[in-house]
Amino acid sequence: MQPSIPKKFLKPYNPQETESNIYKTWLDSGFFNPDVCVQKGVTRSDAPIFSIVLPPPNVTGTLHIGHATMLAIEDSLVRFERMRGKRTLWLPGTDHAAIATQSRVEKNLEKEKIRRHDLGREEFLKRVHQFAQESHDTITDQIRGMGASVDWSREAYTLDEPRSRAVRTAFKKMYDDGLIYRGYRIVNWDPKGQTTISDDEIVYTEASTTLYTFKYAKDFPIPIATTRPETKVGDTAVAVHPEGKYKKFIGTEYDVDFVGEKIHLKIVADTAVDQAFGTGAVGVTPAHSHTDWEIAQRHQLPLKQVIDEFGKMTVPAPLLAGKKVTEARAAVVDWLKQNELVEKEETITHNLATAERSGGIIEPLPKLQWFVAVNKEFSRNGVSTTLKKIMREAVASGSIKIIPERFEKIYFNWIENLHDWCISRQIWFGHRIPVWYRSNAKKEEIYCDIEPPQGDDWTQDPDTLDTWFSSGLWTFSPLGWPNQTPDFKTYHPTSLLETGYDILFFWVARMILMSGYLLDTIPFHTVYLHGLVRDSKGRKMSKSLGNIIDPLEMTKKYGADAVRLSLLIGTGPGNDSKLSEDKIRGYKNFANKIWNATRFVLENTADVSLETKPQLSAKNESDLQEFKNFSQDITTDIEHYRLYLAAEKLYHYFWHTFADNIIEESKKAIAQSDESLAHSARWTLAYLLVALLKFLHPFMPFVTEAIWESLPKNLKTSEPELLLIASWPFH
RNA sequence: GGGCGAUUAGCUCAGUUGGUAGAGCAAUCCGUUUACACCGGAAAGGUCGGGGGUUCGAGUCCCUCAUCGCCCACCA
Repeated sequence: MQPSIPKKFLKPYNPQETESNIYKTWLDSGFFNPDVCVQKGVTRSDAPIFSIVLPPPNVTGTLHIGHATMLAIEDSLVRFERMRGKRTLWLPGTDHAAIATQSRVEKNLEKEKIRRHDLGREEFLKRVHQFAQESHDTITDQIRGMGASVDWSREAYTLDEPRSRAVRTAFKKMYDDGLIYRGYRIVNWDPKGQTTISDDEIVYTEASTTLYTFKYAKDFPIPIATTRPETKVGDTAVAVHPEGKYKKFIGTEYDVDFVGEKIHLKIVADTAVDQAFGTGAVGVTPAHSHTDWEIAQRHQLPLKQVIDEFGKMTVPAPLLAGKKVTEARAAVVDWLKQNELVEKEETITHNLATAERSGGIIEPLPKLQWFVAVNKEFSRNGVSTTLKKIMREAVASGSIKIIPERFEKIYFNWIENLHDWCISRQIWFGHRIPVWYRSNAKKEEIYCDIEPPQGDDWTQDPDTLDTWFSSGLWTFSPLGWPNQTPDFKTYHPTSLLETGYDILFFWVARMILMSGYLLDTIPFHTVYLHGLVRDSKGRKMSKSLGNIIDPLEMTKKYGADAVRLSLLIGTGPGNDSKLSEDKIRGYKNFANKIWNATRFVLENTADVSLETKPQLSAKNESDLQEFKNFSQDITTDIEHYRLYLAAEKLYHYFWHTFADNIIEESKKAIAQSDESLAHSARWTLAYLLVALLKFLHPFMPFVTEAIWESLPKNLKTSEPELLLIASWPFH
């Protein structure tokens, strides 16, 4: 008897003609939305919650392979929890990514020889918003293409009105508590991007440079070493170690003429001076160095700014005035040589601070900016604490668990070194700082609130906020906060945050800060950090190397299931993984294997009913027992986030136990005359296939759902129409 | 300078509380038997980076060295 099976099984599995239809079926069902699952009786209303926010991709273009990894991991977990009966919310969204997006648009404009100031704030922002919208549309298409079962009805954007309101609310509360302040301090100025950036946005690159040892003047007693001679016109002191060889000069003061600039130097004692480096004395430039600024603070030294926002010298000395720092450096060195003041020149390698986004060389400058005070004491529930303490405690107490654990140490180390967070940016795209100024003859007024002040004589601060300020709110702003919405009450704190280890500080730490401070709670219980996807040789993927594996292209070629599996298997938490097209191809073959095994099972099980279990042969009983043990193993692995193990084990079981062994054995059983043995084999095949589809579904949702929709009635009498909401076996 | 990770078969990686070394891919040989050649079968391949220690027993724990990689700090 050759039963008629769906025609589609007569050809190899074709993901291209299957996937978009399947995704549409899921969307139409509404089951990505946990409310629908409850309404339709799929999920119990009192079921445990599993909630997770999608790390919002930047609207800077398209998704890369790292995003695909994130989607594969998160979707697998989300589908697993949904099938286990939890009330499961996966909340999607996108990030405006302030600097990143603005500089992308500026680069595009450069091609037309247009600068942002040519357009003006309003027109420029129009262009950025348009670009952001296009990126958004591409990105959400890609998210769908990966099969991500996110609840689109709750989609959010870090710059939409509800999220902007959340940002202003957070800002005001911190401002009122004195945790956000405006201060004149040394900041990291990016002359190329024309904005300040935070410490975390600095990328250090190794560069070789010349270290000059010189004296300010012939009669000056202490030689100084520097890599930046041009800044020395801004020196206001020389710091020496209190117990060092220049001890006897401490307290003396000198007036010198330096490259045509009069400078006044005081010799001060400071333990920050390393006697072993250079000459054992430091020329203190308070306006253009972080450490010198701190020395200056300790000794009440004056501040002298000699470089402006464009990286040009501001001193009147004719040799230097208006010159760029590099030109000024040459000019100073020439002058020093002419005056025989250079004692030594040596080539050293040092770390050059550059801006992450623009690549500009950071110029430390004193500026009036907005900061979050991380060390300031404030009272919380009658106890004095600081933002730093809140961040540390959340992890130290075990309330938040980071996987892999070693990143907890890295996190603590970062917190120890954390300085106040500069949050104001001189760019146009982003959340405008909710502060307004008004001044008249008598006084200057400052106003901070969620809504603008009344009256038209107020001017809003032109700056925008660091993009991470708004993403710090991401676990709760999309749930409706500051309103106490049902979503907020139900789904916060979230269960899990899954993201790349490269944004542990940028993002994870800031979320812990914001949630801890604003809500007095943790933002998530577990942090799972995935690694970087590298090419088959272990190199970072980059445009210049031409080794980028585009997830979209791979999905088209091999199907989303194959791409997902190749990104999951061999990818432990926190470890970088290597990806090659070969690997993806291998998992495409697996999808086809499942497809064909299904065909065989369907051809042999037309008369099987799974409603009642028949008397099974001893072999089949042991097959089932083995399978049950195996499946509990899988469940445990997923519960412990060992997706790489679970997926690999399933692959192996399906191929080498189910297909190579059980199916092959069943052929003999079916062929012989004892009808009860044959039926036992048929029933076992059907039973295992149905269960395996469920286990495989979180990892390979498309092919399993495509099979599920074509399963004949007798194999799914008590099962739902969609595998998406089938229940996880044995739990 | 401080910290972390990796080092297991040609390649990519597992090896969860210490108990006889595993998988996938590639390569070799055989095979087109009606689920699948996007396949099946067979065989091959490793002194688990080096050295030392703890233990009845170490890929696994401890020490040490080496190579590669990453993160943080930063020196003027």
